[in-house]
Amino acid sequence: MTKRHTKDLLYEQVARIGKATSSPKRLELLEILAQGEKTVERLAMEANIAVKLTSAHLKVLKAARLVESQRDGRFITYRLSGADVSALWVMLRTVAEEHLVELKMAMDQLFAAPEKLDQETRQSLLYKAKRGEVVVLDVRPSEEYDAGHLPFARSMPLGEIRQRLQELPADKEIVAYCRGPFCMMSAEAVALLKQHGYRAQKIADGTPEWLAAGLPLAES
Amino acid sequence: MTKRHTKDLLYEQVARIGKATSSPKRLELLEILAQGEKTVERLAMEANIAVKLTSAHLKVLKAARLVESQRDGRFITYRLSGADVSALWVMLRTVAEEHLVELKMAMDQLFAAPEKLDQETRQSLLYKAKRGEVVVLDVRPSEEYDAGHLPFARSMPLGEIRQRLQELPADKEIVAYCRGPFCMMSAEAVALLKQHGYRAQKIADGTPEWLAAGLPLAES
DNA sequence: GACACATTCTAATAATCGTTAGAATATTGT
DNA sequence: ACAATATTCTAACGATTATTAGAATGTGTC
Repeated sequence: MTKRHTKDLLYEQVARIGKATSSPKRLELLEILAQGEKTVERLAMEANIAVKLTSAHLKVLKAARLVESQRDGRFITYRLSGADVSALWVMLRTVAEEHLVELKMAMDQLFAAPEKLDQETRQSLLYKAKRGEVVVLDVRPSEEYDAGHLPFARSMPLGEIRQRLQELPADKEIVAYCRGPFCMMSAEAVALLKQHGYRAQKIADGTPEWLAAGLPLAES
Repeated sequence: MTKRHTKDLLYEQVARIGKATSSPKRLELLEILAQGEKTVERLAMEANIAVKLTSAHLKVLKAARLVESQRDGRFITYRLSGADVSALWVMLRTVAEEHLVELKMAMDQLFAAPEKLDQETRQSLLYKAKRGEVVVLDVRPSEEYDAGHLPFARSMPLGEIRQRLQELPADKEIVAYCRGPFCMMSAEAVALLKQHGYRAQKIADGTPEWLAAGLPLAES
């Protein structure tokens, strides 16, 4: 029967998306790309894998149309092919966190406290940031900040914090964030800040989570 | 470095979800289970695959904690392990529809018109259904209707429509729905109804899409 | 307790995937 | 034109996956 056959075709197409997201390395690449476009070399460096392997994985992601590429002179830049891809990453991770005990335990071990934000906390953070009651600190590389960041956030990449401590007000609460729940940069930043006497905490949200919650980012 | 190692662990866990959704058959099983719980035999029948193979795929889904099972006498019943799994299915399908040209074309061929609903259309449908201005017809098997259906919808399984035509008002618009955009039951229902002089149209939404849009279902 | 039934487990096959090394391509600067 | 650089393509390996058949498990019924 041809009805079966066409139906199989439909599910097969959706399975292409599933296949593309079935590899840990590819998921990590997606998460990095959700922070902004990057060259192959940069992606390989961030994900800690060989350039060749990165290229192979990017090819798979491209075949599933989750990313697109563009040549800029000698470099080839990759980016997510839409905001929905970033939302897909957040959804996959959320489902995994919800159902996979192994993941929950690994995260609890890694990050002592769970700083998951709910919608109300996000709004309240936004309000306090706007009024300058807290300093929201983006500790990712500065290009990622430039590609989009939380409203009212200031950029201070992890590697520069030590030399730029005096830029931070000693009397205000500092809220650090990075790429998302799996990223350890904000945790390191908080450790460093606390060590120097600042009141600092981190949040699990990165820009993908913020967007997926329906809140806008700031550019510039 | 152990930081790398623990990070790899995290992505590996998320990849379990991706792997589970990387097979067309498993996606079809997820879609069917999103309509309500079912036995293995029933799932095999609906998905048109061997019971053994169904069991094997369910095992994979269970290992990824996307479904859970329970023994009821001689039968084993499977169900989705949460509403977020249904939302994941909708998201995967939506991303595929958005980015994969092949899928778009296959769907256009299959279903002449695209009856995708936006949020406003959903609200307006809800309003008209409440006032009785349209008849919303659930053409899925009645157990699926019982497990949850669109508000104000009436159940009339595809196979029973021919004998129950007189139950339908001849002067009102009939809006038929089934399991979702990939399901052909509503299209068949509309063809049958039009053939008998009714004003009928179908919508792409099933209960998973309705839920994912943030709207409530009716039970009972 | 023997039987029928629904489901799963085991084992085996072919097909696909991840990874790496070496060759190939395209662009820029000289 | 030539070398340098970034990236991809090709080929190859072992590791995984989908599928099927046959044996095994657990549950209700006679």
